[in-house]
Amino acid sequence: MVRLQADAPEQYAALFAKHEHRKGLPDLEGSEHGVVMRFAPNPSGPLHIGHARAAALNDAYVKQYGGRYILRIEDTDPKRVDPDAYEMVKEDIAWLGLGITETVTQSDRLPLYYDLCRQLIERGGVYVCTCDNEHFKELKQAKVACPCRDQPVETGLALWEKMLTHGFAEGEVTVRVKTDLQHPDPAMRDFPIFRILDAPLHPKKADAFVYPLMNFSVVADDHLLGVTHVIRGKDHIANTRRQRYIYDHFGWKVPVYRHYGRMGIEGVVLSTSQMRRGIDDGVYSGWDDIRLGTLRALARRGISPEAVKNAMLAIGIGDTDISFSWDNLFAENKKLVDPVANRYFFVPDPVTATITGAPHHVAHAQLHPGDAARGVRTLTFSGSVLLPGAELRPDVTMVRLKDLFNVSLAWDGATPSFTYAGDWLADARAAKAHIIQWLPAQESVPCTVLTPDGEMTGACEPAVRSELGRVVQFERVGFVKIDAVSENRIRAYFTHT
RNA sequence: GCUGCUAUAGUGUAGUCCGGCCAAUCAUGCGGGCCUUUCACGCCCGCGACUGGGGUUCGAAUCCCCAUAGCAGCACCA
Repeated sequence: MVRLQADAPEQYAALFAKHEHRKGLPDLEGSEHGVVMRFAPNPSGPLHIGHARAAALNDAYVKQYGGRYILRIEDTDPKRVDPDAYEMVKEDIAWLGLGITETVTQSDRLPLYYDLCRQLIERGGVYVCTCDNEHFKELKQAKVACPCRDQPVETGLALWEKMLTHGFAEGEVTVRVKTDLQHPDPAMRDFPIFRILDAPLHPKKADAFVYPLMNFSVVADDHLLGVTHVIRGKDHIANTRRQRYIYDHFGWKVPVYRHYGRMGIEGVVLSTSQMRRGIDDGVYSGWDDIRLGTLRALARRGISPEAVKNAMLAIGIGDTDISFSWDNLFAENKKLVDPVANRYFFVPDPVTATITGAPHHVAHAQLHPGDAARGVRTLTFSGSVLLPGAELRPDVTMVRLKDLFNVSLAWDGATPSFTYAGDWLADARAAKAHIIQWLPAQESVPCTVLTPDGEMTGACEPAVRSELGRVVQFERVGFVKIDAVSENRIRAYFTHT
């Protein structure tokens, strides 16, 4: 091996390159001339952490290879459309910072789908099936063609025309793709691509009643929009197989597909219907309630969009089922937030302490320990302070108030008395005293820190009021997002430690 | 049940295609230490995995077979 290194350094290097940790996403075949990819949510509610994976992965590949990134709103099922969701999805995508280059909405494109369906009838690739649904299922299970399958093209076109002019009621007719009735997977056999829906009315297209099914509109749009690569969950593997039949009937080029595995997410509610019910019942405060897994809830908790994207990219496109790790997300977020978050004192469960023998003193505490240029907060000591109750236990005889001075504790039973014990940090170190946060008794604002499973009450520096909407670090507590500020109260959400 | 996919430390991930560098990568987590006027950040050390069983081979995380487990789909949803 040593000789190889000497005789053929390139070969030697190549051998070892293989074992370096590969960074970034795996290459996509056929990406030499750029890519066209899409993110295709269903507008049934706001985006959640599960959507973020597809959104971030596609986004990253478009950035890597160059090309177009299409946002396609898939609203072809009026039952699953929430009119408010169009706007929410738009907001969520803006928050995530995706490089979307164009947006299309499928309900605007129904005529396109109708036209392509007619072409497919003419090609003999599909047929208009008027069989009873249950009956068709039986035939399908038995691998037997239904009578409609052999209809002449003219009949198919006539029935299609009758569909479009509302000559059928809901449930009476469906357009089916000719696949392979002998296919071992019944899910592949002559699946439907159009149906009639009389109710509910589509919130954006009240006059529509012939709707394409997802397997058709997706193929039509992927082709029409020039989509080259599709990255989506493995729940679509069967759909990919089905969609191939449509591509074949048209003679179209099939995009490159990658299907990533299922991502289990614990600790938050993700089901749109469950979230909506909870909001309606008043269990949740809204779509951004921090117990939910929506992107807006993460934003409210102080998670940055970059952290979300980074966490998703680290997970990648593997087809293994995985469980999403909040720890990893928090770690990504901490990397981003630690350098920029200002530091403040928050005293949980405050106890008022009057310190005898202490001179008046003005403390200057750095806004950020790594960046002196940011300046300091000024805290004036004039006799009484608020201290964290948890630090005052009968075995504690000395504490150091951070950036101030040392205090010794004398215990009369369970009641402590506090005495000034000098300014020297070295004394506190020698006594192994905790260096704790404190607040001037006269200069503090009541503050509540909400966590997904409870709340901490206490007080914080008045200056925190100026940090509304930002993430700060409450020293010795953790990072929090300042959510609401009023004259006499501050509310914050706990982000992570 | 049928059809398919997958299986590396607590979690995520690299390596698997084209067997030897793998006594297995990186991150996170956890434990310990250093640094530090935060239980943060940074630095150092440590813990911890190739699902099981056969086979092929001089040699298997990597190839083959079987088993097991998990997941997906089997809608006039997306």
